[in-house]
Amino acid sequence: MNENFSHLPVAVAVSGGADSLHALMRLRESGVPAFALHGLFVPPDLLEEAEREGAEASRRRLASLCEKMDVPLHIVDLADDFLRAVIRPFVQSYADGLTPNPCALCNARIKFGLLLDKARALGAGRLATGHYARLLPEEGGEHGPVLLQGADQSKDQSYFLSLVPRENLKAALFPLGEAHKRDVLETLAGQNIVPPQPGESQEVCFIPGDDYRDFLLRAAGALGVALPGPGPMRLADGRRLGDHKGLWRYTEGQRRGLGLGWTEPLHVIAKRGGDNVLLVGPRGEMLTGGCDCDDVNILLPPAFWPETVLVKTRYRERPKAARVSLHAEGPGGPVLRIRFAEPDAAVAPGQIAAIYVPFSEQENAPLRLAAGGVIRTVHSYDSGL
RNA sequence: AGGGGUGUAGCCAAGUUGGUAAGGCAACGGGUUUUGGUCCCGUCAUUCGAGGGUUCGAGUCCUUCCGCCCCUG
Repeated sequence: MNENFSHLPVAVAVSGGADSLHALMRLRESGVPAFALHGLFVPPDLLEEAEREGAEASRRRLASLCEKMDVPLHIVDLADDFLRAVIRPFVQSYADGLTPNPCALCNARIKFGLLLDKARALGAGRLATGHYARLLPEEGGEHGPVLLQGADQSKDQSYFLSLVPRENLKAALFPLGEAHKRDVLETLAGQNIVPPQPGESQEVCFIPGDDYRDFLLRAAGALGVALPGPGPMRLADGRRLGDHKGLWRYTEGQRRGLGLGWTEPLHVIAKRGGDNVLLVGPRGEMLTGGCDCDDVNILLPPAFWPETVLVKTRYRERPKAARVSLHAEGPGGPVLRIRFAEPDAAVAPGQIAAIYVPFSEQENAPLRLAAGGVIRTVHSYDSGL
């Protein structure tokens, strides 16, 4: 089928932040017919009074800004869907002892899911966002869309897009793919535009106060999710060093907040839901050899993967060498098995593993996103898997 | 009971021939950051188990008491 959307206008998802605003400006400058699309994601009753007012105020500023730019603005209410598809799984994951990545889920289910549907319903052919990632224009040919890291390596956000299905990615547009953060700020300043949400970077969008533990406490109550209670903190040899305040308050690799005075820094090694034990230990004990992922999203068929690929198991890290294999097992569909070339610290179940392959044979070729998945189990360093 | 050891901030710990309290952990504050975590920077003992003494000056010497630990009985 012909995937040429060029005759249709582009919907630009605007959050109110600097990046999405800049994406909108870029599209306008290039002459592409575009309109702004703002999704209401956070259910108002999960916000404090002040937060609610703040959100409304920045929405009004966004509206007047769009008016000034002569861009139509559509506001769509996706709060119920966002609650079901992002917030609830987020809370439930923590309750289950995992460390979820809500942004990756939101991109896959909401932004390039329901919001894309809305955009299409409003007549758009594509949905643009302010992500720092590059999507090659030829629409991928037989191997699907080609999603590359953003040109600004330090801002690259392809990791967060790794769960977006390829079909949906075909309708995406990333105007900031070649941009650097510096350009964005300079352009906005040059045009005298102050983003409605000027804070350079926000945390999880539905946690304005940025204290996710506090949010979990409130949201779990509202959603009827039970958070596990206190239990012992133990070293690998079984020694009990103290008590934790509920496994959901911790994550693999975490150091601060344990309150354990020791001869060296102690980190969370694992959260053991079975006996409610928080396993802690020195730095070296965090090392893992790989992981298994499910909810696998394939962007480039495995047949085209080189023997050694590059993997990110967290947003801010250099992709690391690994061998990857796909197994058709598991109740949740195929399982992606990853074996790191070098041991890696603090890989957390619930987080996203993104698989990259070099886009070309060239020395400094940009990396192409090949697949993404949710980390389910972590292999010990010497497991041999 | 006898012998040995030890007692420095919440934890570990350095403190030279007495000269005016290193460092690590934790905590707290800040920075980096479109998830968690990591990481970086800053702050944190008028006081060295307690009392007395020697000295210009003692965590460092003397003394008494107290608390732990180990060995022998």
